[in-house]
Amino acid sequence: MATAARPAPLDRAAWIRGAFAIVADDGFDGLRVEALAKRLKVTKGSFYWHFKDRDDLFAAVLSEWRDSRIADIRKQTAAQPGQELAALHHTIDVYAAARNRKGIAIEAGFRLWARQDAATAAVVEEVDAERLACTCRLFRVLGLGETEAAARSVLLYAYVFGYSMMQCGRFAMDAAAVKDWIGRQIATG
Amino acid sequence: MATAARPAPLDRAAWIRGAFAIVADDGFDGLRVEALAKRLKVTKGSFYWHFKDRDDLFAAVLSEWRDSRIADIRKQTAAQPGQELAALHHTIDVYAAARNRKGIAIEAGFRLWARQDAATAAVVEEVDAERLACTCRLFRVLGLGETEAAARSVLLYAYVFGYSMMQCGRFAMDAAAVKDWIGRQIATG
DNA sequence: AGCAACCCATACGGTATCGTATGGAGTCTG
DNA sequence: CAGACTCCATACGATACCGTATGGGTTGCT
Repeated sequence: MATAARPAPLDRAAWIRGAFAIVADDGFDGLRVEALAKRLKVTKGSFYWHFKDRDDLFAAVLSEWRDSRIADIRKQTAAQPGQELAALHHTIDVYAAARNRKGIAIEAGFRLWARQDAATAAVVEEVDAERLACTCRLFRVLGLGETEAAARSVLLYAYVFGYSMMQCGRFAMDAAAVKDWIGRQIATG
Repeated sequence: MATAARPAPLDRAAWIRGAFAIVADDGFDGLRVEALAKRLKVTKGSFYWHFKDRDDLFAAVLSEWRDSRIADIRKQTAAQPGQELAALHHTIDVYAAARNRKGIAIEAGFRLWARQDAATAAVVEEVDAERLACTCRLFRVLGLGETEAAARSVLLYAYVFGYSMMQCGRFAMDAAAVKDWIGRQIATG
């Protein structure tokens, strides 16, 4: 049967996945309807079947980002009793990892966009609140007070985001030792 | 004398100032030739007199940003002997200030753009190296070792950048106490 | 087979923006 | 005053993108 392998029909989820891929590669500027369609090897006609317009896609991408980020932080900070400190260091390592640069580009894109769009700002705020709450809980289990747990949580995320946006290539330092020192400073054993 | 107050002719510097204003308000996306001309109450014809093309403007903006950021960090970290710790806390306060959000939008824009443009990446790297060197020098004067001085410098900038990109509004915390705790953690007295 | 629902291609009008071409008003200079 | 130089307006072609209109091919169901 020479069924010429018709490509599987796309659904909304596939379009959203493609949108994330474009944002990761080219930034939010590259997220154009026709460019996305080309990447998925179809035409605009298909896009406007699945989405009302470009804003509809944006909203879907934003919603997907929200859900995936909240699910991810809950997973990363889910610690067995007695393993809270290890979970914190694990979270720092994962989020500050060099391989996470695409994710950081998406983060930064959303946060810049949030400056101009209230709905996006609300989602970013929600994600940040959840992340802070997750690590704050771990710090509190470790016996820290309210303020110090909150402060360490804020420092943790500010560090991982900020570090990912820096270009330290020209600054002479022992990167491993520096990251190690910072990790201990944020989550003390 | 009814000299009808002809507007002063623009020069390159005025265009670059306008470009920064647009980037701060609308992000890099808003930095279009015609929009910028409209803001300066002239037409494109003027723009293409002062600049070869859009990339020429971008390059000029990038160069101006580089120079101003390097001059600024040198000014902020210029400490009288014995005042190094105060200078560090001053730097943290200035860069992490809420009123600095426009500057942060520009920072983030350049750093995202740097992901796609090697020249921009080189400038960001240069600025970061200078900033790290400036604070690193202060930490070393305070008697810290090489690695710890480098680590505290990295943590300092990662924190101020990262914190500016977070939306902590929904996270219940004593913001002042948290910032105070973090400041002490980065630059210990 | 017939019909409906799903998925997509094509063609079109409309807008925004880039860069160029060209001319003109004002100013400076010999 | 004549010409050169500076700075800007206007008009134009070209491109990229949005969203719509419309039709066609597939699949599943009856």
